[in-house]
This record gives sequence, structure tokens and C-alpha cells, in this order.
Amino acid sequence: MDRLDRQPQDAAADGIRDTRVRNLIGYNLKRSYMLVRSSAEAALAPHELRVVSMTALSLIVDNPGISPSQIADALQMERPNIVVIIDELEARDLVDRARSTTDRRRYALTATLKGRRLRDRATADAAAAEDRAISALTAEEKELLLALLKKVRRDSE
Amino acid sequence: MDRLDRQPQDAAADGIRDTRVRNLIGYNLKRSYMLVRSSAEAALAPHELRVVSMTALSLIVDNPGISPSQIADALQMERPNIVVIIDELEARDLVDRARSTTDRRRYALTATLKGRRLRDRATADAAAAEDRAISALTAEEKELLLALLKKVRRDSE
DNA sequence: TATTGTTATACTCTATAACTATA
DNA sequence: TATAGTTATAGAGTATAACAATA
Repeated sequence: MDRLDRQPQDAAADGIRDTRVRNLIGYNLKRSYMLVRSSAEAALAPHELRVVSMTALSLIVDNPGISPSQIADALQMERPNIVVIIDELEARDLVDRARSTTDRRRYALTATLKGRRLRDRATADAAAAEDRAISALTAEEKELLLALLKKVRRDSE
Repeated sequence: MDRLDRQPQDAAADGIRDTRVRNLIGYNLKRSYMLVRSSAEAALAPHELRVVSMTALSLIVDNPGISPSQIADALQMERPNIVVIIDELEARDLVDRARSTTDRRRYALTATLKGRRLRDRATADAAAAEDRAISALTAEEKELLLALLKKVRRDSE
């Protein structure tokens, strides 16, 4: 970890000062999130995936038979918004929608071979794009950041 | 920093697994950001402020004479979306809109006494709400997180 | 010709209400 | 009666186009 102790200047290049806001966790989380997300979105565009659809696809790959409601819970999204995403994934033959045998209200979602392959490529590309976006951090700092972000949500979710 | 080394489980309470997505920086940034922001928004609601309007107000307090365009640049927002926020702040008598004497296309924004006082209370309440939202972190971990988030954007903004 | 502030508008994301079929 | 999936729609938040005033 190099020179993490050196405080960045409070003023931006154009001379705007704003100590209070610049020291808020939320402000810094948002800025970093925007930076990382735009990089990931760009990396996923060639796969015709958005971050949310990649995430849903990955969830289905890792949890065969998962239902739309479970995806909604896991991603903290509303059910209606999941439907459109599943529609897209199914139309592209990335996932199969089968009625659950035990509860016929539910769908049991599974990824196709094509879906599993795309998931692997897409998550790898997204992770690489994220790493480029945060290349100001060393590998150790990245792991530390990840650990801290995970810990933030301990007990609160 | 206590037990940051202990890895959180990969599965959520309902048994959903998803190692790839759960280890993406962007995913964790978003989740933490959502948590912190909703806490801050709730704390600002009694002041009838959103995070973005508190941020703009704070920017005006700290930079008397700042123009809407400069606010847009600093907050990475489009100019049209700033107008509505300034309208609100002005209607509530928190900021004054005066034509710049040197460039009459520009507005020179300054905070009123009422605006400065509200800024102090609002930023303090927001900061306290953020601290509650991330109370899983120690004070040292919070400072470390802040330093890492600032460093992420070094050279890239 | 370029820039500031502005209006109107569109687009995306997310949230809510209500329906159907199953339980 | 409650829940899963769905449809339609509403509401944020953000982005784009075009304009008047000024540089």
C-alpha cells in the first residue's frame, strides 16, 4: 500500500473547494461506483449484456432451478423488473424457463450451455474492466477495499 | 480493525450461491452505496433536502459566487438538471442568484445565512446517518475505506 | 462561433397496482 | 387467503436538443 496516508487535496483542478461533501462516505462510494460501473458496462456491451443481466445470468448459472422471485430477493430488485431481464435472457437462448414440478406457480430457471459460456466470458471481461478502472489501487488495496465493502453490510442486510 | 480477515460466507441466508458476482468490486460498491445513501436520504428528509440538493448547497456555501455550470462540472451532472435544484434552493431562500458582474451570461450563486445554517445541520445529520449505516466498521476501518475510495479516483477523474 | 442558462422532452431505472394461476 | 409471475403504468433520475442572451 503506497502513500495511502497522503491526503488528496480538497480542491478539484478548477479550484472548487468542498471539504464536507468530499469527506462523506456516500459521496465517495457513488463516485467510485460510477467509475467502476461505466467501465464494466462498456466491457459488457459487446456481449449485449448490462451489468444487471450479467448478474442475473450468473445467479442462474450458479443456482440451477432458481426462481425469478429468488433472483429479485438476491439482487434487491422488484419482481416486475426481473421479468424483462429473464425475457431477454430466454429470447437469446441463454436460460431455460421451466415450470417448477413441486410448485407450478414458480419457474425453475437454468442456464443453457450458451448461457454458461457467455457468463464465463462476460464476468471475466467485467472483472478485468473493473480492475482497469481501479488501477490506482495495488492488488492488496483492492482486496482490502473489497473486504471493507463486504464488512459494511455485515449485520445490516 | 477486527476480524477483517475472516471471509464472509459466499451464500446468502436463503442459500443462494454466486461467488463471481459477489467478488466484483462494482457489486459491492453498489450495495454499500445503496445502504449509505438510503440512510443519508432519510436523515435529510426532515430538512426537505435530497443528497444532491444538500451537496449543491454545500458547494455554494464553500464557494461563494460559484456558477451553475461549475456545480454541474463538480458534481458530474448535466446543466439542465442543476437548474431545477438551484430553483428549489432559491425558492426556499437558501441561496441567492445574482448575475455575474464580469460575465453577464453567468449566475454568481451565494448562500444566505439560512442556507449556511441549514448546510451545517444537514451535512452533520447526513454524516451521522452514514456512520450509523456503516457501524459495522471501526473508526479506523472507516478512515481506511474513505482513503481507498479517494485513491480509486486518483488520476482517473 | 462558442458558452451560459433555460425549456422541453426523451430515455432509463425503479416502484406500485392490479390481474391470473396456482397454492 | 396468500404467493409467483405478469402486465401496465407511474415516478425518479439522468441525458439530449434547441433556443435566447451574452461573450
